[in-house]
Amino acid sequence: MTEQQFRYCGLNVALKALTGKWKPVVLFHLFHNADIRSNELWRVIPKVSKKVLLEQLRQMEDDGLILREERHHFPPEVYYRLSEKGKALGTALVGLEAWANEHAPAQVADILAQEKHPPLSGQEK
Amino acid sequence: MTEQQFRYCGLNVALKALTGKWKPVVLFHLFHNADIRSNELWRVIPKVSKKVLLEQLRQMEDDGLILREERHHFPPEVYYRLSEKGKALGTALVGLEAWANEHAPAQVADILAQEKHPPLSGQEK
DNA sequence: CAAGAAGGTCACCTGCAGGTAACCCGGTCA
DNA sequence: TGACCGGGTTACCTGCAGGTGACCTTCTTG
Repeated sequence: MTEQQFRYCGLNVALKALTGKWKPVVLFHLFHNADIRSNELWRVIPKVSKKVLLEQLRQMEDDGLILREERHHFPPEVYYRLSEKGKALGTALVGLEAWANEHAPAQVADILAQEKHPPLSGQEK
Repeated sequence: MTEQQFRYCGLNVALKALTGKWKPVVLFHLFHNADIRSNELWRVIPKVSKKVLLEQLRQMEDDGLILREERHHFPPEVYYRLSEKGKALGTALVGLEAWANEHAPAQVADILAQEKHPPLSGQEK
């Protein structure tokens, strides 16, 4: 049991890559949208502060999950999108999605309910 | 983008179930061994304190991932094993394992190296 | 030329997951 | 009868992920 090189090491790595309150959201937005401006992100994810979001984006970039791309230098437009690695991770996560929907539908529904962020005063895009 | 009910809610639920420094290890030990005494766990996971391990086990139990079973009342033997839900989660995590091994082999190797917990004075079981 | 907008930094604060160490309880055995 | 063992609790402490709000920089526009 001790020496058996239990194969959860990779799991740890994967979870570390996902550790961060907003990374999953970011990942999924990018997974479904391919291309997002940072500003758009922190308009779409209503409750995160610039600083924190940036931190997480940096970490994800460092982890090779996402790619940062500055387009025209003015007005400053910075796009983020998934790398291949990131896409692969997204794909792997689909299994977790499925698991949750199958085995914990109630909690999923709960989150959906909260997630309504109902006021959202403003632009519907 | 705002109303699209992005399907990451389930992901959040799944990650919440895994949130806890030691849960992944526990999960994987149980995944591969079916049946472990709590004492054995905190001998095998060298650096965790009783309290914390217990906390995590409780949470996992509450989440329905694991089942607690007391056997003979003396000497107190408490076995933990995965529920169906837990097993399913383990299975879903295999995808993450694979992802890490494919996309971040270096880090996986790092963890393997640290994980050697080389002294482990004692029983090889 | 002042105001505004996008992207980002900086200094500072806070809550809580995780950690430590001592203690409890029931029972056994030497 | 008291030391020990497995399982578990309790009181207390700490680090750091995450949060807040002001500020900077580069450019445009009225």
